[in-house]
Amino acid sequence: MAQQTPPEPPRDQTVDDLHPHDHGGDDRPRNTRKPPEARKAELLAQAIDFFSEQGFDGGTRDLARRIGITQPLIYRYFPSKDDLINEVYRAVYLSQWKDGWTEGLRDRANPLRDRLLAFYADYTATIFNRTWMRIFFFAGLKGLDINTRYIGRVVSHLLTPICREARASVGADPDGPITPAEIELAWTMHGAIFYQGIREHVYGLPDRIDYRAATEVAVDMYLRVMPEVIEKSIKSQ
Amino acid sequence: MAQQTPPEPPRDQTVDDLHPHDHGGDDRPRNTRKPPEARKAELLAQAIDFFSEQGFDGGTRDLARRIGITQPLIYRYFPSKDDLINEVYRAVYLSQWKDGWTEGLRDRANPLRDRLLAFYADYTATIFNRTWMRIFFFAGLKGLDINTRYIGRVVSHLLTPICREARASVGADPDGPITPAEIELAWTMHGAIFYQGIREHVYGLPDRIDYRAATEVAVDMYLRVMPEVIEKSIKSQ
DNA sequence: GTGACAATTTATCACCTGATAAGGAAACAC
DNA sequence: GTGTTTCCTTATCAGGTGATAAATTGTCAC
Repeated sequence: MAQQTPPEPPRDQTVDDLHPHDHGGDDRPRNTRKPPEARKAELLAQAIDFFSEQGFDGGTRDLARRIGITQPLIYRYFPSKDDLINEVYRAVYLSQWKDGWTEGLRDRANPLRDRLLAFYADYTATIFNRTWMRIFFFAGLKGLDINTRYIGRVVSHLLTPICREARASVGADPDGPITPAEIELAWTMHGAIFYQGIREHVYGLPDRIDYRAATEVAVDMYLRVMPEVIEKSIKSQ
Repeated sequence: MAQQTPPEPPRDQTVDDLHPHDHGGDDRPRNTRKPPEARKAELLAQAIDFFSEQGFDGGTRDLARRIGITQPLIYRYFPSKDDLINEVYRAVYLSQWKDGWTEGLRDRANPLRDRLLAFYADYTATIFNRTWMRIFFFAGLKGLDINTRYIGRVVSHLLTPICREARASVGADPDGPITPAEIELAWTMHGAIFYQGIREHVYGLPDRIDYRAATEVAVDMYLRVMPEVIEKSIKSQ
């Protein structure tokens, strides 16, 4: 720190010519000044889009250029790149979760089939988009705990309630311990539906998929096989 | 090139102290000399493992250290990192594909259900491992054409034959054009099965999954729904 | 309008990345 | 046992990365 070389006079222009804002076209000689909250919100929103495309190895300079600011400005609003990424996770994972999903699944006023179809219609409408899907897999491949925790939440707040409702729908005790086989069957239904989103948004296939048909098939498969699995599960207790 | 500064004398040792081979423990003062083919094969094999863990942004220095060689040696066997990555793709995707899969699916000596179960038993045994699954998704997220082409192959060599065999099994014309709805149904079965591999190897969940049960459920679901989809498809032609 | 504060930029660092060139050393021919 | 080949290493480069400090400039209070 103390023995830093004193700042040199401005260097040769050949270096500055490499700076992105010196190119033609999207030249923006002066930046619009924004209140901190708006700037931070914009930064986070753009970071979500940016990292969902580039992965978390995307550079902060590219992110800054996309927003139309200089790279060091990012560090006025986020202490480090990791902090920014963590806020991206929070925004994508946590803030989009709806407690109503679990509540709706538990509402025995409606038949279980209707509840499952309604839940998956809403769930897929929420997460079947390029941003959510890609960030989910980028994080999953990194082995981040936030991903593991999300999947734990899927099991505890979605699949387990589904298994309990399934038991209730066939007259079995819904409060007993749920067996791995029951969870596995719910995972199979869930996976058949979820895989459509993978195909469309992670594989990047061109064709648009009609989610409803496959969702109905998966739900009906679950409802058909489920009674047998529950019977076996209860016997083995 | 011509106006490069002449090489300086060896620098201060503080820099060399950062070199990995200078640390204690895994010190390997001299490297075992290997015939080029063996070295290249070792390099490729380790690169597959390495990139499947780190993603393709993993550094060549880390890869070299893992093998026990110096980083520039990689460039004796592969012109660039991209070339190495391409050979990784080839090794993972293409060389593991079995033409017997399509042949087995088409062998009408056995019931379709048996063929499907046998195929998925072999298919999952081939691709349900950490290396294959992770490289598949790293490549998919990058949007590489090799991934798109692999999925095209799944459709043309697996799902479409399955749809034709399904038609034959219900007495419909197996040679007519297969509709998107028929392919979608096959994708649903395929996805339900494939998703197990995703859970285990991409999400990195601790629990070991019994693939067979879910495979049977998915195949039976397909066989149950398929006749109706085929009937509708043929009518609409 | 002028001063003060805060939003933004410029200049820069230390380190890491893929890649290249040249020197050293093992193995093989004879 | 000398010479040549070739496998492997050392030294290095040019460019890119996250991050910091100081200078600049817009905006608001008064």
